[in-house]
Amino acid sequence: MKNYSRQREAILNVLRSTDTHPTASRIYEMVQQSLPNISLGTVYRNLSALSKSGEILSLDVGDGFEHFDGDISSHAHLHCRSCGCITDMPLKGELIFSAVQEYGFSPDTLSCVVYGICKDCNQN
Amino acid sequence: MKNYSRQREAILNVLRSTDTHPTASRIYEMVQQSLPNISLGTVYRNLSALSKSGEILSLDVGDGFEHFDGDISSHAHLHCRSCGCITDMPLKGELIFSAVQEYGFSPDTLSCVVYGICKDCNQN
DNA sequence: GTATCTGCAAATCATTTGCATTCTG
DNA sequence: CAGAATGCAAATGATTTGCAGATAC
Repeated sequence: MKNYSRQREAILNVLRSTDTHPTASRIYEMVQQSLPNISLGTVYRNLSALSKSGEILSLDVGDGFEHFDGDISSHAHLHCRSCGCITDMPLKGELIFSAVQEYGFSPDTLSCVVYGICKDCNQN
Repeated sequence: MKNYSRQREAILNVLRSTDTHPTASRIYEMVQQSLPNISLGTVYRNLSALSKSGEILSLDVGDGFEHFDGDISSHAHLHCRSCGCITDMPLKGELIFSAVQEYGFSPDTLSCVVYGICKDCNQN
């Protein structure tokens, strides 16, 4: 909470004030509003560090981009094949975690992505 | 089942006779044993077509490689952070699917990846 | 002053694609 | 022969990295 550079702080703020699961370059654009001189490389480096330390989540939905999530609570992601949006849904991981342990596997994170068509796209 | 090229057939065979969730280049190596002149581009093209038509599954565990799975039945994947292996675990998707529908979301596929340490790595 | 982080630009590398050729029917 | 698929090699593009200068303590 203290040793953070201005840049890392700004990236965290952006991620914690949205639920849109932005990509690195989207985050870059957003952070540029407060830090116009930040570089894309710095964004990548900090996202990687934050993800490794568990402060944010990295999410791969198979669209060729890595997405990031400031919400580390247990939830599933609904990825719309039509508009590409990613929305959250609460999900109790305990059930899956306990099943996993019967395989001798020690779980630490769960990433659950449901593919389909979102509410908005269904109505059009 | 009939209009398949020799190459596509070989790729399908490789995928259906393993549970190791290989990457494109690993599949390339394996298929070369029966078709030494196959090219990597062809492997990618066929994997993409087979995945689009639903005959195989594409799996992203966030290690920078796309993995492929010849088993399209409902199951979760356990990805070991230590050795990188990916093992299967049966998973009933119905529960998650019905929860998803309450969000107005029409699901078609579920991809559940559990990250952690596998049995073998735990013992070393 | 040392260790860490940054901006910049070049490098990396999995994946995609253009094109001439080969296969299939 | 036409249409589809292939092999090859070059292109693409998200992500990573080297390095010299800035920043923090």
